[in-house]
Amino acid sequence: MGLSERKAALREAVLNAAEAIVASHGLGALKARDVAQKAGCSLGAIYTVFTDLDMLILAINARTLHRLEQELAAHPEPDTATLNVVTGNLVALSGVYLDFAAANRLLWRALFEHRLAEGRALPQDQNERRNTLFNFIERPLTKLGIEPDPDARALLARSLFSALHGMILLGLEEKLVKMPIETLKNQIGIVVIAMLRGLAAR
Amino acid sequence: MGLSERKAALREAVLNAAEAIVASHGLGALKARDVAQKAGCSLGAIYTVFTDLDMLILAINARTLHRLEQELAAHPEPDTATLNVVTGNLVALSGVYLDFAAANRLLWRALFEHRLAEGRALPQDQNERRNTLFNFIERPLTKLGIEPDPDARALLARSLFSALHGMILLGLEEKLVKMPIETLKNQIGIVVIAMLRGLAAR
DNA sequence: TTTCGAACATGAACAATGTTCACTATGGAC
DNA sequence: GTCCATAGTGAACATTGTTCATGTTCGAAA
Repeated sequence: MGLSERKAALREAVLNAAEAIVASHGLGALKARDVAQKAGCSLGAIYTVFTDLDMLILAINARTLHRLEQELAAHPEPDTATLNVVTGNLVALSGVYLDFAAANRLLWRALFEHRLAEGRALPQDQNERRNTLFNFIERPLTKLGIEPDPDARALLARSLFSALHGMILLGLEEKLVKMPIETLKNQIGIVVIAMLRGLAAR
Repeated sequence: MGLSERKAALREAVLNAAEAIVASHGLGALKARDVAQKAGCSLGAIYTVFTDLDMLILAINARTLHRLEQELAAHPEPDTATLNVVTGNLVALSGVYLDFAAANRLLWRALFEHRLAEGRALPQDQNERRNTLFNFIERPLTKLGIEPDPDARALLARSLFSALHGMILLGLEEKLVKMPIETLKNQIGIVVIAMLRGLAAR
């Protein structure tokens, strides 16, 4: 095994260990010493492959985001562009997003919980990834001819995504009485349908 | 000054100091020692009036929530119940919520960032407070006669609130390019109007 | 094969921070 | 003034992220 390969293997082990911890106990439970133990390496070794825990978390999030993208991308696009069909597609996409969030609750939450220390910027690609999410919503809007101006349409797509995101965020929240996933999915359907109908009728 | 009065004064001083820190530097900057210094008391004194920092944060959040409630309650209700009027009222309420979030960004964020250690429950009244927020949305829905079933209506109000919340959350986020408040307010208007129109047309 | 240097890994040590507790100070009742 | 319950103190402890002097390992050159 070459030197850089060993480093890559260590990086992978640390990342896997950290991901498992976040997935099962949340971001708040991510401790350097636990990661080291789980990864079977020393405490200091972590810092030879990640500059600090923040960067480790960013790597976890990048993975999560990538998986989410893949699931969304796997969803087939309809070939007709009637209001009903496109609406159904958007509802289905929302369902994929919700299912992902529910099945990867703590990892998904880490995506948004994590705040960088003041002044530190998100790496470029992480920002682009976010836009990818918006695009999944923008495409149906384009198909429907809602909001012909591209800038306005991008803004609207972002708004719709944000609204969806909020519903899922608070819906999965355990602080309140937890809502069954199916109930939440229903609510999302109702709201998405209403929004598209309302937008189309403008 | 009686003994319990002194205790109350200390509690107030600690709370004020902590609130000021969160308001200016965020939840993450809340350190026991800084609070003590700012409140002009010793480190240990904090723990004589709050069992731990979590409870202190809860007290800060209760205050913030109370202020938010007051601002929302101060908004006049319309006396007619046409779709346009009620929609306008809901848009205005959303604006109040947005303005509050923007003007108290870090305190508002603390409301949702804060997670209790696993197994610890939110105090009763904090939960009720949340429902109060939903009620502000439920009332216009009731007026419009949208969703006559009270349970379904409550659920829908919660969903609309969550959607609104998501738009504001991501809209004020600084991770992405920050959106000007006015742009965001516009988007919220567009979405609220579309949702109500779509819901009313069901 | 042996030797050597650079890369790699280690974990004790440090700093920051929440929390506790043995001790001190204080205020009011008598 | 004396006394004691209550309040307040801050040194000490536990937990955690991070660093760094030191030890270890690997691959190639001799």
